[in-house]
Amino acid sequence: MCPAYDVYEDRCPTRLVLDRLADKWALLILDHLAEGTMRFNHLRRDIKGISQKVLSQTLKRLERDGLITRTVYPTVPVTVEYALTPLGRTLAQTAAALTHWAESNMDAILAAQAAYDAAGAER
Amino acid sequence: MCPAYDVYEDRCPTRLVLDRLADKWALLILDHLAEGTMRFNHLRRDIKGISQKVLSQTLKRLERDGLITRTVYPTVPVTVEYALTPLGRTLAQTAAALTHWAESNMDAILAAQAAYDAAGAER
DNA sequence: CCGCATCCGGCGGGATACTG
DNA sequence: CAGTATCCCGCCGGATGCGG
Repeated sequence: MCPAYDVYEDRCPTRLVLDRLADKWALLILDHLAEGTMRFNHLRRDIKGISQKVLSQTLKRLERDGLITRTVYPTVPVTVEYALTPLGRTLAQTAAALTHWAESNMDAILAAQAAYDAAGAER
Repeated sequence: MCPAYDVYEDRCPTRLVLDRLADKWALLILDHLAEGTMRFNHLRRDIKGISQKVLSQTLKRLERDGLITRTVYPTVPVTVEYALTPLGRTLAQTAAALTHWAESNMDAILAAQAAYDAAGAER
């Protein structure tokens, strides 16, 4: 049963992983944690536009997948730090490739969209 | 405005790109088209579990973004072929890194999930 | 063969308020 | 500070039927 995993197969576990990777927030979090350990509100501040609910959910999923660690320090008030695991660090590298691709090729995409929309408008 | 794009900024165009990239179907399509030009139903058959509606929508978005080309041959019945653009090919490479990462690290993730769930169950 | 139009059910995710 | 809990709404995506 799926000895060599294949993302093209339905029901293959890799599809579950793809769902995770294909979450823009997860990508941003992974990418940002590559810069170092961070606290909850630090992530919330840096990743503009994410809600605390979604941040919380996403962090929990990433922790479950063994991609990040969650460390609680019994201070008052509580301090919680998030960091990449070795496994998470390998993923963060390929995730970084995606975000950097987005930043690098933004102009080309915007141009393509403009051309496409212009062609479609005059019909 | 946004001279150097930054994915961490809300409202930055790169966020739109991230939304595209963070679509598991788009990733699979890009990755699959890397193998060569393909017809609609060929993609539909190979990418198990995708509906024709979603396939159609995703292809249209990818075309608008200038990542793939859509060529119609006026045969009867109509033949439509999809292929990567040069821009799309560069993205397909990084997309491939993601899918291959998923296939390679599947075992580690499944193990992490099992450990996490086991720890949470006994509470 | 390659789609588009329509209906519709589910859930992802925002806003808000409350704990430890 | 770092979350949980609820409500609620939009829209994603499945199913079906039709058209070039």
